[in-house]
Amino acid sequence: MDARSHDVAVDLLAWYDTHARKLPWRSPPGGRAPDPYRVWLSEVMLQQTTVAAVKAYFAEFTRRWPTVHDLANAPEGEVMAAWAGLGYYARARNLLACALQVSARGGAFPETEDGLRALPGLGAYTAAAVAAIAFGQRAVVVDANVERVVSRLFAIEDPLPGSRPSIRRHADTITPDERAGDFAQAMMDLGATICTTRNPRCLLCPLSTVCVARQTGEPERFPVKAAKKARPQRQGRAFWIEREGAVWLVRRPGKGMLGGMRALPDDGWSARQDGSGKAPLEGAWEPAGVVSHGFTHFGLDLHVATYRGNETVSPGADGGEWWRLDALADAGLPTLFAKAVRLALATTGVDA
DNA sequence: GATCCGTGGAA
DNA sequence: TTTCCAAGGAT
Repeated sequence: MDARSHDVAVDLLAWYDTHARKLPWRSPPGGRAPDPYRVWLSEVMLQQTTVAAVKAYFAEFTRRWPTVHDLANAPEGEVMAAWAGLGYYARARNLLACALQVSARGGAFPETEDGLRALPGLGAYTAAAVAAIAFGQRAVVVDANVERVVSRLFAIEDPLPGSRPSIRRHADTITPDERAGDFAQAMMDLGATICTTRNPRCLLCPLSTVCVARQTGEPERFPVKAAKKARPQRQGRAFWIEREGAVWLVRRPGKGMLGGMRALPDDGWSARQDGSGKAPLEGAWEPAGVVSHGFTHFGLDLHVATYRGNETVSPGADGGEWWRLDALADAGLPTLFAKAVRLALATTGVDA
């Protein structure tokens, strides 16, 4: 008996009935149908992001914007600032674009996978997840948890990402017609708590008797993954220009790295190349130190330079603004620049 | 299909 | 310390 001939869904759903995680965006067992707005918001926040990191953001977003109409009517700058620190900022831009589309059609999300897939920020995973969880549609929901669980259940030897089509076909064979949303969440709970990347807890797994990878004796070997490329290390500069209790902040271009977010001026560093080292104005710059930050595909050493003077300066770049130091917490800076700010503030420019 | 896009926690 | 990676999407 293995996963190819056993009704996996029955065992998994029975396990889920007693072991489901209690999460803020889930309706209580036997409770009302879930609110599609909250399901959608949580799924977008959870893209490549841990449950622990999402909780506070979900609470704040639903407090400030309880319905999709409230979110659609929010100023873009406020939404971007509220997203600051969560990462992958294109999600915030798409979130607002999606809210505007849904609000314009009366506030009701499409109920089909295809209809959801057409909305900004909803790819194959999120469209399937919302269709299943919010609307009870049968959909094959495949995220990183499901990839891991399925590749182990069937001991799929082909490496990711090439094995995705095969994993999806196998996932389809075990997806039930009923309780599609519970099944999807059960697979993800299993992956998050039992069938973990390292040290899977097979002794507690409801599917251990049918899992082919467990029978091989080395379940942790799955999913097989292709080798990764090395991350380059880049050098860049950020510039702290302070005057009369305020600092000069800019707004980054809408697309690309940290797109649309407030930031300190910099020297043009990117994933592709080091910065030019050129400052936005001539003057007596003082080094404040270096911030090391790891992005997905490159590392950055950000050298922070400070300029503090009372004479009039013209940082030049339009789109900037003087931002009160006592209100910096409200600027909505992404983590890289929040680190740089801490460094600059620590070197208060007190003359020796 | 490959690349780009954040962050923080775990081991 | 460094490496890996988590409820992926857009191009």
